Amino acid sequence: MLRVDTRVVQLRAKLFRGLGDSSRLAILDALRAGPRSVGEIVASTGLSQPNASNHLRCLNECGLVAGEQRGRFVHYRLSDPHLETLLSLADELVAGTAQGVYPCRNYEPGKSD
Amino acid sequence: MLRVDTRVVQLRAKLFRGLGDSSRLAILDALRAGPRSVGEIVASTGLSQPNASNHLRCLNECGLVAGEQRGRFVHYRLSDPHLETLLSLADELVAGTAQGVYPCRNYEPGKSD
DNA sequence: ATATGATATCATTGATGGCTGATATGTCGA
DNA sequence: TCGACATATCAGCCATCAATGATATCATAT
Repeated sequence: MLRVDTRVVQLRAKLFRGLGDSSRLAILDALRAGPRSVGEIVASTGLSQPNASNHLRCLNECGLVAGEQRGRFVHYRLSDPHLETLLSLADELVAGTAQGVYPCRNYEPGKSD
Repeated sequence: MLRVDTRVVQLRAKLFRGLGDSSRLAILDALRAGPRSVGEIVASTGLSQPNASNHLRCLNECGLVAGEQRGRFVHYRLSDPHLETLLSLADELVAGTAQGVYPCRNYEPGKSD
């Protein structure tokens, strides 16, 4: 019986939890087209500024995005092209076998969605 | 300004929330080697039987795994090879750019981990 | 130096999800 | 049919997290 590697599993879980939020995914989606300032992100996602800022901090700490100060603005970008691949692959899964994700009532988002 | 597609984003978030749990990932990892009964999954993951069963139900409803009754046992398997690709890609991300995921104290797991 | 605009931080609140322990359903063999 | 084993379901508790509103920091221009 092959035992599951706990450490790797936990890291993956952490990564997926980071991705398992509509707000953060919306931010990542906004950044797919290229670097964007916080204000631009706020505009295109509809998130409140503090909320967007908070999620950006998290994504930044986790290494998924990188921020660069340009004057008064901070421009964020995806820090790894692999991330785009991951997102695309997720879309394929959702469109294909994992169609049950849509009606599935487990792990519903909060009231904000 | 390109507006983010809310529907797609929400589906992806749901998928990632499904994957954002150590217990479910441990189950998926156990199934990477091939179909396994619930008992075998319980043995290799260390989860309690009700807990494993509950997670399997969720994964099944979301279409990520498929169950088949064989006598008294129910054998589960990964329902889509894309899922393995996704998991591998996640590992690459964690090992590479997203190394910050390790020290990041956001989105910590519950007390059980 | 100060005002303005851009971004970050903080505390509170409200809701969701996971684990446990007990129990129910279901399947097979005697 | 009954007993034993495998799996599924349920209720309750506890912890975590996201959003809000107010406020703090930081950078620039006048």
